[in-house]
Amino acid sequence: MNQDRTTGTRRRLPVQKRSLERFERLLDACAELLDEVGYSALTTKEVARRAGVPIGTLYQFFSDREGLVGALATRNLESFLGRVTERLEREAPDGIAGLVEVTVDEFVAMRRTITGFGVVDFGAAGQDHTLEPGRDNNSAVAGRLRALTASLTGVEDDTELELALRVALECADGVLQLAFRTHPKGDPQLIAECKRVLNSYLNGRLRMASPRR
Amino acid sequence: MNQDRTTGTRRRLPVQKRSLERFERLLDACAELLDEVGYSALTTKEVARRAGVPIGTLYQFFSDREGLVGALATRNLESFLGRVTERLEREAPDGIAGLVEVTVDEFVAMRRTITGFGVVDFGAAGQDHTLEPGRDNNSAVAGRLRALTASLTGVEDDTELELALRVALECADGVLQLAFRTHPKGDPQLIAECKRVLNSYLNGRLRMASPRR
DNA sequence: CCATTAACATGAGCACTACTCATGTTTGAG
DNA sequence: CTCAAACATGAGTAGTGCTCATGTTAATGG
Repeated sequence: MNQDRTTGTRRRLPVQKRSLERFERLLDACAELLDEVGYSALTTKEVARRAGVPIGTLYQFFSDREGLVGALATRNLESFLGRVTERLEREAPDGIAGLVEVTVDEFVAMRRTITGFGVVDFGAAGQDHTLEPGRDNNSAVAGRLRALTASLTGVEDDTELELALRVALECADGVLQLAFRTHPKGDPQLIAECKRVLNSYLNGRLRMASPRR
Repeated sequence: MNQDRTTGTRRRLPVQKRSLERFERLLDACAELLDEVGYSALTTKEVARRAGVPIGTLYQFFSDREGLVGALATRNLESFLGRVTERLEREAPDGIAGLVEVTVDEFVAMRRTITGFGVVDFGAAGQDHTLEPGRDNNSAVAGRLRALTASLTGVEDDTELELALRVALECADGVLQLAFRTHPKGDPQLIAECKRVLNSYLNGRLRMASPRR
């Protein structure tokens, strides 16, 4: 797996207002097109056309097609983390069950409403490592969820917690992907099953506030 | 997700000996190249060149690039099911734990030894539905594992069992993918975690026929 | 044995892609 | 106003997936 290191990155950050608008419009067009034709049939020309932006400008912001999709994944991820963080802080559910409930429901809600979310998730097919160099995307999410989880459930905030969260995220990702493959709105049975997996694993894995071991 | 129905399928099955050899050589070359350059950089021309087969012949067997990779996934899946079935029948481990142990270990073993297995798994990135029309690949695996599981664990062989297996497979797939992303030979900690997830979920989900609970 | 037909093999060529880069346009400091 | 640095543009380039007319081999029947 020897990927070219210069691939899949951003190129220049938009600084002026007009540029930033274009940047955002490109991501919107990309998301829309992903929903319509899927990842493999996505063409940069069509994305640029829909965004009303010449093709050369697209390549000023994004190094290549993967970079474009990766930037969309990053935007999705930031949005997801923002929403989850906000809900958790406001509702402050206690215990693992509450945390699982909120996180899964928020994911499902985004999957239903955010264009292109189903295709790119937090990292497009075949590519990882788009968010933070050296970590795959789900691990980056796990890192961000760690502190949040620790404060809410009372478990110790250590590397074991992060391991458990990374594992949990992979499971959730897989099962929810299946849920939406089975049913356009997300098969409710599978969504429930997803929560069950997470609860049984995390409850057995993490010891609550009580001292370690 | 409006995929062209004629996409990603086989075209003509090789019937003569020479053709079958070429078919197999194409899959081998495909697997090799996948390991070297990854899915997105895989070119049909190079696959054909390595297999010593003209490009036109490749397209006699496979409808397109996806069909080629899909056929490789199918071969991997058949091989996996064969190996798991054989081991389960010979060793006849009892209980869920034994089943999980064998299945995960066999997957890990293949991931370490079979060329290209890490990239295509049982279904390449972005594409599903390559094995049986209307079912995604992991569901097809679940169907094949169902009877096997029922006879070994004594749980009832019904749709609930299949649901649980589909969910379990998605989780295993995700966590093991992570394990091999983290470590080239498969992070042992994550492999252990994978078994833990499956055990805790399946034990809570399935009621044994001979309950020692 | 040959004649006829169907199945298979081949690779130059076509349509289309991702991406570049020379040229034109805007911006802003002095 | 001057002048150069930063940004915008889209025709062009190299290379892809895939086709299909033409040639070759095998199967069948008498």
